[in-house]
Amino acid sequence: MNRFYTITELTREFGISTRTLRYYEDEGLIQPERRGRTRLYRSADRHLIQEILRGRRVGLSIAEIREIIQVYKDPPGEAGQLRLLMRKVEEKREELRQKRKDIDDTLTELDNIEDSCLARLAEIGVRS
Amino acid sequence: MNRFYTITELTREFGISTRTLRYYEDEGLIQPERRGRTRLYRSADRHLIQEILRGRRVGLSIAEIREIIQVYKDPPGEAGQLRLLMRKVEEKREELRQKRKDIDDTLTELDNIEDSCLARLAEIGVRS
DNA sequence: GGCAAAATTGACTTATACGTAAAGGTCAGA
DNA sequence: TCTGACCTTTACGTATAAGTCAATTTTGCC
Repeated sequence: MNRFYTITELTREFGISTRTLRYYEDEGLIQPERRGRTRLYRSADRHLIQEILRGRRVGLSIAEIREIIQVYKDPPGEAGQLRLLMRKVEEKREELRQKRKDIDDTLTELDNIEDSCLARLAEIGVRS
Repeated sequence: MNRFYTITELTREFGISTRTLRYYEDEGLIQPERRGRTRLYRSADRHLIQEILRGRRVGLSIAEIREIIQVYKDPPGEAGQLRLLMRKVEEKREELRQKRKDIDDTLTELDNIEDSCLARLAEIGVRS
């Protein structure tokens, strides 16, 4: 099960382009192995890509994602840096909590729109 | 309480720039009144701006926000259009639910990062 | 009425996250 | 050897959502 994935396999699986994966590599988010010039992705890379895409979906920038990855690869050893990091993490968390609330509110609004559509449809339906 | 807001009052309240509000106006999202050339915002405009900003925060594009506003201003009267709209709304809702899940997952991940930071800090604390 | 502060428009610039086109390398199978 | 399906790099292009700047009005206030 320790196989490789090619770039197109992954693009198909995730519905993204090769450009995107090469871009992530340029930006230092992933470092697939190479055979000659061809990129070979391990399942760890595949996993990381999933997390990167999730990060993008929740609105993290490439730079922010890079920071998070960096923490996993090489967590800061110095107390001050750790505390700075924790502050940043707490900030992001607050941001995401707010975003979740925004989403809930928007979902409610979309519910309302749907309701008024249904009402309108009923109105029209009665008449026609 | 039926007062006006100036553009800078609103930019200060919402932490955005005048350029942004004018941009939203150019894009047809808001239509503040004018006294001479000066824009005067009613509290309805202020409210709408809040919703626009929330839409932006959850990842709606200007075009999508415009569509939603349009629905409120002038809901489609034809059954086919209504059904199309409902399909779109349902799509957006599914997207937002997914996004909500992504956010929850990311929050969990940030929790983990924080935990490992704390662990690390404890380690260092013990040694120093 | 005069003047500084605030507001306007229009044009140009910018950041992010890729898209796209050109030009070609690699390898398996017929 | 040829074809087709991949893969590569380099470089410029693009959409979105504003930011910036300059040159004018306009307004509020004394």
